[in-house]
Amino acid sequence: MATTSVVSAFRVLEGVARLQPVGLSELAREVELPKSTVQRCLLTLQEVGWAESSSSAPTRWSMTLRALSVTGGMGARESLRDVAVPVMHELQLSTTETIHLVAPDGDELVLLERLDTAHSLRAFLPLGERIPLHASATGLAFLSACDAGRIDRYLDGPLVPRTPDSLTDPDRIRDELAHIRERGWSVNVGGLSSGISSLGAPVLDHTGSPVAAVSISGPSSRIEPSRFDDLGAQVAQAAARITQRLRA
Amino acid sequence: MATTSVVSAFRVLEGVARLQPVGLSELAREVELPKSTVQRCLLTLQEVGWAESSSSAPTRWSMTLRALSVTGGMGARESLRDVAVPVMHELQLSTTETIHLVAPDGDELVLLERLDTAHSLRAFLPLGERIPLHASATGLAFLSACDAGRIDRYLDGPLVPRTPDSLTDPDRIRDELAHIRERGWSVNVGGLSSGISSLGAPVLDHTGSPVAAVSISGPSSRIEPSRFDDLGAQVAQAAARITQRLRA
DNA sequence: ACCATTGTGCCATCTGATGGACCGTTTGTC
DNA sequence: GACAAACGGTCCATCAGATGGCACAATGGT
Repeated sequence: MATTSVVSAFRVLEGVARLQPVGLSELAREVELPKSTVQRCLLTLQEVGWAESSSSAPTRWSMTLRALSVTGGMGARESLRDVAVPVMHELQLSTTETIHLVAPDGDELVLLERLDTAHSLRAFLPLGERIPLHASATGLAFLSACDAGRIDRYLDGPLVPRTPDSLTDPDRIRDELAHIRERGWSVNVGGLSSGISSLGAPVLDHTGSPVAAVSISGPSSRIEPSRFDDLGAQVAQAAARITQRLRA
Repeated sequence: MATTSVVSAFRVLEGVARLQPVGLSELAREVELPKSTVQRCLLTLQEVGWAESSSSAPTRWSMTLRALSVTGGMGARESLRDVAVPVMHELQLSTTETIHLVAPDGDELVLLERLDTAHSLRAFLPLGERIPLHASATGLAFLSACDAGRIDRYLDGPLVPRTPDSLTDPDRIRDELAHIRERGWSVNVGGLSSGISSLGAPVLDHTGSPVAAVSISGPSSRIEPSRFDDLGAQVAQAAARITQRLRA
């Protein structure tokens, strides 16, 4: 856990990403590094084209769009998206709700792709949003397809609630996972964002371990319990089709 | 242009992004750095959570999804997207074609948001794709709203064609830009991808300089010249509405 | 079994990162 | 208008850590 210059650089970069547009002092405070270090870091980041100070406000720093470009070239994940998007689109048309595609990164899920609904009342998450495994439909769906070891390890860690309705009791979650495995889809009512309900299902690779998850999300007023069976069956089917096409 | 460790780190990172999943030697050759340097770099990148070697193939390196997360928090650009998406959605519904939102990064445009069409025949670009200013409808639209100095500087540089139909002659481009300024929208037939036609219009900030561009894209067989006036007027109007809401 | 290519570890050398001190400027408070 | 507080930016002596050549190990193709 050495504190090399590269480590500092990424600390600074992630600080900028979080706080942009941000000034030197505030940033230095946030990432807990001396101002002079942060300053040199910013110049270096500018040199490599990852950060910039807008010409109108030369002391406020932002990220460039280069980060977006490197995510664009993600080989394996690209193919996942290419396969998933058409299926997601059909799901979007038949449900008219927001469809999400997420993939794991560490012990969280990251929002890879989102197809919005035409409704003005929307469940809106930015691409790249990080989503906990225990407080989302996609997370529970994903977790339900993991092997017991990984589940145990995850449920051993601290499970911070995102809303008052988030599941945080390991035993409750295990019960829920069993249900999900039986019927093939998960449901989460207001556990990630209050007032938003989602239904999810896992996408598997050729070995059977989960590589992604899909979900349908919308305001709880529209996504009523009476529609769960129908919508759940639809996500499960969509996820299964993505799984199937992934093997080709 | 010093060659600090941070510069190497980003060289390596971008190399990984481009070639992933990639081995050490190939990567070292690509980024033109000694193998030992590249390896230490990879370990550091792993430490900060930006690169990883898959457990199944521990010698092949890929990027994590962290890059996606930092793009998610893009403050100013987020608000641009928030404003643009609803307008884009209406445009999508009324044209049933693919809608793109791009923003400048350096001398290129980057695809920020995409709303797909229901058509199976689609113009598909991944988010984060880099688009040259002279060979796209969005690029020409953007360029048409730049000040003369910037246009001159850009047209002085090398204009590499993307397809045989790309515009590369500075004088032809200047003529085109004049047309675009008159009627308010640009058109590009097969200049970015063969068989794909697009119409674009610029989004301006409060000072009148361009900050983004919107476009309608689809197969040239559907986006026929006879529809240009209608579709062009629609993008222009959409861009104008985004411009307007951006001032609020 | 052989060779080509790849991944990994080591270490003497010296580059370049560090961070405290300092200065000029801006912001906002009385 | 004057003062204080916070800001962005620069400098430089010190030393941590980056460098890259080399040698060894592991892989896989023929």
